[in-house]
Amino acid sequence: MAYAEVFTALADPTRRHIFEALRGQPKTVGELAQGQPVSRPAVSQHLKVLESAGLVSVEPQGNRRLYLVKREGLDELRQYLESFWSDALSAYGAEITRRMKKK
Amino acid sequence: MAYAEVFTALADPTRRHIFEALRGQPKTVGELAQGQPVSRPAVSQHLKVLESAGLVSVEPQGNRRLYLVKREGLDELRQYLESFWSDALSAYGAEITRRMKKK
DNA sequence: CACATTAGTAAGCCATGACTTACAGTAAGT
DNA sequence: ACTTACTGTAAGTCATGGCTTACTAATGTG
Repeated sequence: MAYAEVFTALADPTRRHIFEALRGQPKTVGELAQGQPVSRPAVSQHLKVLESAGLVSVEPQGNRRLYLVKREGLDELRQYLESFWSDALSAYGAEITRRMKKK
Repeated sequence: MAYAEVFTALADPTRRHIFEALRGQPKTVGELAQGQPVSRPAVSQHLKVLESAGLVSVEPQGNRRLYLVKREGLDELRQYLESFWSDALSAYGAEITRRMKKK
C-alpha cells in the first residue's frame, strides 16, 4: 500500500514541482527553494514527505544535502495503475456484452 | 496537466476505495455508500470529484445513477509516470558517470 | 576561534477539504 | 395523486496540512 503515500505526496503542486525539479540532476535544498515561490523551510518539509514516500533520497555532502530522485520510487504506483487498467478493461468488456444481451 | 487532478482525486483514501469498488462492475451511489464508512452524500461528493477528474462516468438509469470506471481516465497519469521514469533513469546514469569521473 | 552558510525542527496561523444533517428534485410503485 | 426510493446540493463544523517566522545544529571559512 505504498502507492497511497505516493499519491498524497504528489497530490500537492509545490511538492510535484520540487520533485520535477529533481529531474535530470540532483539539487541541494537551497537550489530547490530558489526555484519555488515558497520559503526554504517549506521546501525542507516537502522533501521530508517525498523522502518518506520513497520518491527521493538524500546524500549529505558536508554542509549541504543533495537530494535526488529515487528511481524505484514510482514502481509500485505504476504497478497499481497497470493492474487497474487491465481490470477496467475487462469491466468494460463485460459491460459491453451486458448491454448487447439487453437488446 | 490533467494528471494533477487525478493525483488529488486519488490522494484521498475514501475516494480511492470508491474508485476501487468500481473495479469489475458499475455501481449505484447507494451500493457504493453501503461499502463505505461514510454517509451517502459524502460518497456523492467524492464521485463528483472523481468524475471531474475523468476517472469515472455516470449513466442515469431511471431513478438511479450508475457509476463506472472511465477506462482512459488513468492514461495521462500513466504517461506522466513513464516520462518521469525514463528521465530519472537518464539522471541516474548521469550521476553514475559523474561520480566515476570524480574519483 | 569567531562568523557565515546550509539545513532541519518547533510553534503557530489559516485555508482547504472531508464530513455531517437538512433540504430539494425526480422517477417508480400503489 | 400520494408516498417511497434514490440522488444531488446547501450550509455549517472540524481536522488536516501547507505556510511562515524563529530557533537550533552542524559544517565551512576568514
